[in-house]
Amino acid sequence: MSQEFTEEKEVFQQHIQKAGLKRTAQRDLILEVFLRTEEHLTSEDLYRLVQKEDPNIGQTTVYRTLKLLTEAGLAREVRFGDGRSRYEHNYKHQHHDHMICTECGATIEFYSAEIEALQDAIAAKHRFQPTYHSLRINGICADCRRRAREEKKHELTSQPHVRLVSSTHE
Amino acid sequence: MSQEFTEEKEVFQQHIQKAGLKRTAQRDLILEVFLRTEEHLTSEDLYRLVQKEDPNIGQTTVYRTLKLLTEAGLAREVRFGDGRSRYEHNYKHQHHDHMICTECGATIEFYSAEIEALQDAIAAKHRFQPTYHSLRINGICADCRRRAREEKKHELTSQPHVRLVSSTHE
DNA sequence: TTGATTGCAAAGCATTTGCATGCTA
DNA sequence: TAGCATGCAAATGCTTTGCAATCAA
Repeated sequence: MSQEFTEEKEVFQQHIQKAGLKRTAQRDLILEVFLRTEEHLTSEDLYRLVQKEDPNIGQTTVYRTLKLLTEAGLAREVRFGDGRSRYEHNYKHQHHDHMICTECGATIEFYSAEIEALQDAIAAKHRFQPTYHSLRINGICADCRRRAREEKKHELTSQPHVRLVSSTHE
Repeated sequence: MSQEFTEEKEVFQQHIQKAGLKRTAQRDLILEVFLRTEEHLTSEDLYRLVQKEDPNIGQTTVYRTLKLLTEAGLAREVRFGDGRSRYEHNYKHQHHDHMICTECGATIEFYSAEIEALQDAIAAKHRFQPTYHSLRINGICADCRRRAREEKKHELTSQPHVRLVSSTHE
């Protein structure tokens, strides 16, 4: 298990050394847990996960280490608009954008070379030098839409039916 | 002056009434100041502006009124990733996205029908029903790039010159 | 040994909420 | 008059900072 992600760990050590910082057990563990979790983690999320393996690690260290991972290019900070930062893998992960379901919070990642190209063209037209961008599409995901449809159907068709049997059950 | 924005004010009154709320001097003033300011205002920004005309208005009221304006469709909340919310005009303003200069904070608005269409196509492919989206391109604006270029030029050409005269001055 | 790192508590921000008072409809 | 609105202070939630103790290089 801990033998995985050797490349990412190498990148981290490189960054640590170049910046004159020090390798610590806490940083190693936080990186390890971050790497093996394929999600958009908040600092709090990661803190809870790390706590399971070392209850002595502090919230603050997780915050600081996530910032470090971002500087090292291993993590990318994303904001979905709820006021808290989330982090996702960034090393050798193709850039992508997100659709966020406002019902269930699910996120769908997508990538469009066409959109990227259009963005670059627009930036160039304004002599704007882009460093990074973020595209968020909020809405309702397929699952939640289906659920909503079924609930509506239920309302229309089985509601009277329910009334008929309701006296039998309960 | 106060005769302007009659349409927007009408929209606000409509919303107020429909929701069973009440018209107040504070709300009127906050709306007025918001409408005549064509910028991406934070609640704090608007609070300061409103304060100039009525020092008794509280920060909280501005927060609450901005939320109200958003519900009424007059304002749109945008987040540039610095942890605070900004509000821009939304009534009969075409949807647009932003480029944000990370040097000077300038924002450039843009609109691309092609990007919009591509987004819709991608959402449809995932059976995702979009309600709204936000595209932010961070980078360096034309002015800041020019400034940076000039500083570099200055460094290369006049730096030795400065050294030559430096003994004379100071 | 030296300076970076840690974890706690406290501080900082932006925003929200509780509540007594004030004011529309 | 009833109940929404206001403004203050306090509370909240996320994140950062100060600091003494600890630890890597």
